[in-house]
Amino acid sequence: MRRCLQNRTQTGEDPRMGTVAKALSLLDHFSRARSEIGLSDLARLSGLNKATTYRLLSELQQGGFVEQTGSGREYRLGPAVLRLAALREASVPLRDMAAQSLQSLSDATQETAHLSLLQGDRLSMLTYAYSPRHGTRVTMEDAQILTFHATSSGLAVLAFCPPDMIDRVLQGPLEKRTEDTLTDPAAIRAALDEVRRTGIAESLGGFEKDVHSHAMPLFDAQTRVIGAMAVAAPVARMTPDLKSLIRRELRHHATGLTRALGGFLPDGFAVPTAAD
Amino acid sequence: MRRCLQNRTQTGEDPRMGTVAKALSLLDHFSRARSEIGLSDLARLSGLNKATTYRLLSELQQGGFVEQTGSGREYRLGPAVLRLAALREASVPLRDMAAQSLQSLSDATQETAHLSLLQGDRLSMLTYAYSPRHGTRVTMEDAQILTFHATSSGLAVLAFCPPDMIDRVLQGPLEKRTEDTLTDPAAIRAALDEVRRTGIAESLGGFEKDVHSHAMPLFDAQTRVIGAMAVAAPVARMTPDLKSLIRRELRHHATGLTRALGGFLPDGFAVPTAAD
DNA sequence: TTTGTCGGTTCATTATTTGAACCATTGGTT
DNA sequence: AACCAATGGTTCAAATAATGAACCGACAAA
Repeated sequence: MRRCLQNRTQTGEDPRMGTVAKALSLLDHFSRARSEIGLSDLARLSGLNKATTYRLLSELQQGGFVEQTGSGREYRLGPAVLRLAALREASVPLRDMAAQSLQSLSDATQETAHLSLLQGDRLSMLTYAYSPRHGTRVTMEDAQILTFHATSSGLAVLAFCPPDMIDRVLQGPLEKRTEDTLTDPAAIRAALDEVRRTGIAESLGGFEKDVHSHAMPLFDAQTRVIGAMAVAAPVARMTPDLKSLIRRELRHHATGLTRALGGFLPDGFAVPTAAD
Repeated sequence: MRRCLQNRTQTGEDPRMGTVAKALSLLDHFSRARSEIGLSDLARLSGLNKATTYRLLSELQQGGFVEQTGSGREYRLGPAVLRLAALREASVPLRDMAAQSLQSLSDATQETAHLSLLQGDRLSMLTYAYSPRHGTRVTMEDAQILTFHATSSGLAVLAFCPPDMIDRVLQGPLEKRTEDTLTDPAAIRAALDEVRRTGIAESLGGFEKDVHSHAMPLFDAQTRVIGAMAVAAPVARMTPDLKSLIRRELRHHATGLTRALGGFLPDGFAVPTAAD
């Protein structure tokens, strides 16, 4: 009786990862929705053997990266990440700078501003700022994962990613969040071209039905894209004047933040046009 | 010419650590003082082979836990820790709670309040709150590592640690920070007994010459110690009244925070006495 | 030019990770 | 109560992945 290929790479985990990468990948399964995960669940989610998962978790636990929940069974993120984040903040005060910049952008546009960061092949919300002006506003959840194809931030970032990553993203499943979500790879590539031309990405109802958002990419010292800054407004409030204001302010603040972080815009990055 | 024992465990790294623990331990060498470290330096600091260090760093980099600095050479903590910290905050909003609690403690005592967290065998500052009342105040640096023997927080925590950890700490080198620092193991054990009796640790000039501080341990749901809350005041300002106030307020806020975090005081934990 | 460093790479040796099977418990169902 | 299917945790031979000395090429100082 042949026991052909039993459980090879169930959840798409690349078998060519080192032990450390596997351990770190375990941490990726924690999210706002699932902040506490049991051993067996985590083994299933990660596609790793239960014993392996246990050993890795034990090492992570020893380092304070995870801890066991009060009732003693499930695992959750540990306090060590707080310490590291504090140090990261101290050496690269991105969050502080971002917070200032976002607040100012939000004040100028009277709309919700937010900032997302590229980490590997993931784009995640770092922080946001609301404007107190309007009763209605677009609300955000931080540490949320943003899709590349359905959000303006995603498109802004993807447009400046290496071609092989674009291919990878467009090959993956492209969830249709709303009826206006772009899911055709060709259409998305066209949108990316547009982003490269103008420097700003736009999404009208692609992520949430009633949200019209604009985003601009942020770059590091090697002119690699590191994330995006965005402004999200209710569709009902959008006017040509507001749109023009948002684009102008976004451009100003995003380029400013890129510079403040020691980064540089790529050569030939879209300069402001009369259209804005 | 014998090349006897060249580099065996230079910095006291236990050779019985898994690969993951080694990788995570690399992250421990980043501090406020050294936020960027080169490959060779890091290899030296950690006592690991350069090739090994490189491989581990590469995996950490892939996961976004470290990144290379703008000029392309040195390594520093990466953005992934921010995301994890945000999630940790969301699931266990310790920092927020701590911040509130500290602010309130600081307001009540008019002195600097701070909170430290036990991570493995390390005690590190999480956050602090100043009182605006006085011109002079004890200043803190966050993410700072606190020694067990020279600080009130350290003694408060150590008093409730397992015996083998106490032994380990007391065997290690005990730096004499000031002329009042306790460095005799027997004297320290006596101090720990006192802490267990009263529930509060005291340090008069043991860490900084002119600082008088009080600390109380914090516990988790299994009644294991997880850190300490402390109040630090200039020696010049200390009076019997202030001391009494600090002890009362500290007791109140520290037990409150322990409860708020879902933790419990150990059975028989020192109850307030008339002396306070 | 020489010398010493740096970040990064190689590859045979070896020690570590791995995973199926196995506990002891727990909680739900009959 | 008896049963069942989960759970978290443990074992050990087999196989894989980590290791480290030597080696690059590049750069800087002497």
